[in-house]
Amino acid sequence: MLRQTSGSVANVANVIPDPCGECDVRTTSICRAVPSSKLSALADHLVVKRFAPGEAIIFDGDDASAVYNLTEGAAKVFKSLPDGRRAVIGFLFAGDFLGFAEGDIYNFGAEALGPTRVCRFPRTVFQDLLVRLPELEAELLERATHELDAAQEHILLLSRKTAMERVSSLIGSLAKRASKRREAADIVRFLMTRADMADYLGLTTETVSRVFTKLKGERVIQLLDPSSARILRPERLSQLASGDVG
Amino acid sequence: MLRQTSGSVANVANVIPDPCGECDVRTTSICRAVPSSKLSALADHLVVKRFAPGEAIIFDGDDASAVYNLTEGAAKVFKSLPDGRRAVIGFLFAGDFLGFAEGDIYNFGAEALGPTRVCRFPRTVFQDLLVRLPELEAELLERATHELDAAQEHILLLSRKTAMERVSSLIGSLAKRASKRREAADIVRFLMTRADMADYLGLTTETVSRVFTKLKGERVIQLLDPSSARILRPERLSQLASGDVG
DNA sequence: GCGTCGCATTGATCTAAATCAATCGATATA
DNA sequence: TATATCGATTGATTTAGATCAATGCGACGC
Repeated sequence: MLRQTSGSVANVANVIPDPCGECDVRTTSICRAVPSSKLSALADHLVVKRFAPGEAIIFDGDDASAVYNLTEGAAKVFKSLPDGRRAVIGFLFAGDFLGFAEGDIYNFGAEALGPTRVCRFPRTVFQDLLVRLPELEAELLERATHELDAAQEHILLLSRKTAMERVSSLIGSLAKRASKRREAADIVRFLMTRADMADYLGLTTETVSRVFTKLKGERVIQLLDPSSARILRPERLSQLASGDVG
Repeated sequence: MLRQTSGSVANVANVIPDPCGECDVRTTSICRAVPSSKLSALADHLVVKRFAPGEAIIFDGDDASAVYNLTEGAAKVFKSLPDGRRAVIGFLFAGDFLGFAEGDIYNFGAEALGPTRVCRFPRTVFQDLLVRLPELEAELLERATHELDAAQEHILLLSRKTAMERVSSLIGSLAKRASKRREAADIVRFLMTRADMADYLGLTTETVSRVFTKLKGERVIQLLDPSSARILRPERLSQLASGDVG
């Protein structure tokens, strides 16, 4: 059982007593690997940061001096070519970890999609923690493996799927992740623009839009407004996503 | 300093004494993280396996019951859609690790490109080892991060690069990896077919072939035979790979 | 030496998605 | 209340790369 300190202790400016004890993603983020008795090792070094929609969390090329835990909101991770062409590598939601980096410089950027909150840890502190908490290192390896798996699925999508299959795959995977976060299973909220989707899918905004219209016409989804949809026929959607059947 | 046992000890059938002590990839594979004094923990459980060109190392859908260390040769890792469309996720060479898997079933396949040798470890043994050898777990996390980085670069390639940029990127990255393995820096040996390249690049064999012809015509590379090339203008090749300049 | 089989290359044609170009809302601004 | 602005949608046209179709070229078996 966690101590119930917050609210009972004097509110020193900017210092939240026991910030992890009441955290929404305590049991879904990497922090679940840290035993309650050692939570203070994390809490002592974290800084809570908030980002407005469109604000950069990580600049491509910056020193990889921190790692992040997304506690609220959503973000996109992306890479660019010299001339500005852009690929969205992935979308992050509450509970997701951000900051796997090879070398000491980020070679990707990250940007908040809506109002977003993160816990920020200095990388040095985090590295020390990994050594002291083997459970945390195992958790991180598991997350890296999960991300690798997602990246491989993304590669298959980009390499061989049609526009219809790509868009269906994205809608399906957003719905799946939303339901894991215990949000309504049949309604998908798109926190990203059509341009973000296009950059994730290797398409243009126009093509994404046309596929949405097609899916709407075939009564697979119902567009409530441009940024949310109801999934009317989930089985059909997943068929379309994998290229099964016609 | 390693004990020099091999050759001095009687050759019991199929049992190689101290197989790690004289291993070619001892210092470049994950095994570099295992101190010499603890090498036997690995050696006691490994099985050396050889694969002929085209032979499957891992079948998609199989129980993820082992992990592999590629000690000789090369392999491709791939994923498929129900109708047979295929994406090559990556190519592996001597020193590379194979077996990151989420869940207990492989959702990718792996196949030898040429005569190939691997060390095979039961996953259960490997997991135990990770707990007992934190250096090994750290090494594995580093490799996972490296693979993640490569996968993200691959996503950028598939999402936004032209055919010319894709092929140039592949040739450049194969050359870079070859030179890391201390092979000739300006000659690239293609151990994979044009079809494998196409599946890696999200193109067709015809398009790959046409781009090779174009690169040849522009004197960027010289094709010695279909499966090896000399890089004549490395700077130009890397410009072409990133879409810089015209 | 001679067919055959599996790549690789080259050419002709087609097409899915890109590009170019309005138009349409919804939200914000004066 | 008019008026930019930004994202989404829809339409017309173009194009990079796919598809379809030979042909070339070793390596291998007989």
